[in-house]
Amino acid sequence: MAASGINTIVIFLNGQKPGSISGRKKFLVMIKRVITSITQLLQLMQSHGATRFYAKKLSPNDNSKNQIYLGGNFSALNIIPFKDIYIDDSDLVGSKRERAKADVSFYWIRTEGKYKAPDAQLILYSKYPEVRMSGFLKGCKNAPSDIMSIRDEGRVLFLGITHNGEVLGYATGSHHPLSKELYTQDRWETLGVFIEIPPDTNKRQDTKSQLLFVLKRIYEKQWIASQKMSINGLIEPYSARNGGGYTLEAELGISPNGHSEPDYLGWEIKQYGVADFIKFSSKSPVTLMTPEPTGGIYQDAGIVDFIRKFGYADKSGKVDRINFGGIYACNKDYHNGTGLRLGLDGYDSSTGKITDMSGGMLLISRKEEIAAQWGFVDIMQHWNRKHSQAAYVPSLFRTPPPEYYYGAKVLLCEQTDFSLFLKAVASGIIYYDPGIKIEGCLHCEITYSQNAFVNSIPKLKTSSRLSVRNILTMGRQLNAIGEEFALRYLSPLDNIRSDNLDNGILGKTINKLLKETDNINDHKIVKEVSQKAAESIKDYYERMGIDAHYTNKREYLLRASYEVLRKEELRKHLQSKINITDIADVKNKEVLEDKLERLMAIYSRLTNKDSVFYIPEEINKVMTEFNNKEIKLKELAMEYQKQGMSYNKANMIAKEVIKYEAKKIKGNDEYWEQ
DNA sequence: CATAGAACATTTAGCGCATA
DNA sequence: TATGCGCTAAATGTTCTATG
Repeated sequence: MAASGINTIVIFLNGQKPGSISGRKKFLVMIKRVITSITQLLQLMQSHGATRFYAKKLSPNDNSKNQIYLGGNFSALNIIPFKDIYIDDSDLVGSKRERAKADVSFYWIRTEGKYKAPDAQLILYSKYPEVRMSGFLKGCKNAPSDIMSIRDEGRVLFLGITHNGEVLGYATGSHHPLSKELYTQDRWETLGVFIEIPPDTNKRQDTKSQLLFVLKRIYEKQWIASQKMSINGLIEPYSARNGGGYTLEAELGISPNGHSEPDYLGWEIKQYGVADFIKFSSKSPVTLMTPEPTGGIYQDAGIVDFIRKFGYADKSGKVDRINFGGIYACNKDYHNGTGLRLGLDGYDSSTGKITDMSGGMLLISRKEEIAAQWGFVDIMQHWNRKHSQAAYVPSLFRTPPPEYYYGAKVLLCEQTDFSLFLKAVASGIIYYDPGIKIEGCLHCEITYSQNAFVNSIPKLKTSSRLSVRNILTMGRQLNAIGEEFALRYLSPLDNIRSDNLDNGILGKTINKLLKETDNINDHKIVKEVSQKAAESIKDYYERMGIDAHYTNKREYLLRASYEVLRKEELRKHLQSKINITDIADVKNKEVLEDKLERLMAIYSRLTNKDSVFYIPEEINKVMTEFNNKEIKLKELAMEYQKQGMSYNKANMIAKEVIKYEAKKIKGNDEYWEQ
């Protein structure tokens, strides 16, 4: 790679003696250590103590001249460790106001070491607000000036954060393999302007965690409009009621191409509709697979004759229509309409073993005719192919518009064994559920369904895994990822700006977190509470004579007070619910208790000083002060604007006025002190 | 009650002036 | 020349609200 070549040369120029043997040896070592993948970079950063990793796709404007944009709020402070925030009011030419800054221990890393950028700092523009990083090249000998001072698109800045608060930087140009790798991936979460790179990115082969990661993201999206990915990869809205599978597939980037089943990293993905995310009980049977019979009348005489022989006239009275439906389980008697039952041939249900591989599942008539047969061999193939790795995702549906919400509790099936499948068939857990009709033209669909599967999911929480496994009688591993998800919600992404006036940071975050974990029923609560809050805020405006048109200020106040109020209310509500002792509410209670616990956990995490989400009080204070000042300024400027001044002029004059008033106050103080 | 478009929010681009 | 600061404008994205 060209970039690696350049890298090597640079190493050479930096103090190596090309002629010497040791130099050459080192040179060879260096070649080996040139970084060509993100994994390698993470390893390098880890060797310097980094534990968290981020990347920012650099916009042209993210350069040393214009500084690197770190987001339109102060949440970047959650990501980049910094020293104290201080106010730089040195009257540099060009500096028009006081500005908050925070020093950062920033190092550029290379394969051969790390180099401190002594002047790196964060600038906290409270007015807009935004955070930018600057000074990262100044005074640093080995800084990647060639990358950080240009405006190329496609550049990437990788950051590694160490335990002791150092920031390690690594910049790559647009043609660098790392940049390309970052631009082509889409599995990582974004955190503000950053992409969060998980430390174990090198464990590529772990498709399970990858799958869970993606499913989590889909879950976090909450309601997703019904969609379907067309064969050419375009996502289109989809309005029919069976969009649950398509929507999930589209989210996973799978387009339904003919017969192939939805497959993500080797995992068979199935979704099933549920009525709520409490019980997770399926609305309808879950289709396991739809294999064609390999023998019997169905195969020999053909499907038309098969249905003519065993089917029944349409019950709703449609003429010229013969149906073949019903439920056929091994523990069920002959079906009334069709006179068939499901049986197993060549299988000993007492030992659970196949006695004859040429046997199979049969649909048998009272006259002992074999209406249809599925040979063990074929079915086994089918089963193992489809269910060696499968994930079942619950979904909620609502309309209009048609939308799906995929649940957090996903059932993962691994290492299935065909004998377990047969066991389930023998016991009637898995049954044959056809829906075939003849209506002039043919339409054929065969569905295997399994009810126990759905029923057993709610037990996950209360009973042990073993019992679930026993019920399922399949080699399945259940992962209670719901809980895991709940704990992993935390994201410092929130718009801290609007909440700075109070401890709204916590409120907002909790709001978001709760929303994400809420059950449907709780939307009502949220709505109720927010309405109440909105009313009282409106009240407050009127009392205070606040101009409702001044939306910025309104927003500040609204959000701050709203969050405080809502938080309180929600808590009260939860608390009261928990006291309900009705038998019917026991389950409810459990859910609510769980939620309250979660709420507390989130709280403690956010107020925990060791947490990356913690923002110290002093900083909040400084920033609040700033914001207050800015609000004042904006107000004043607004006044001038109302009087007909231009935006720029009004702002300038307001600035001067405030400066002047500050001086006046200071003067007064001095006067009184004397 | 869907809808357009207004209002608001977020992100990126870039100017003008500065220093060393 | 390379770098940095402060700010604003433009571009883009999202949410709210008036309207028929």
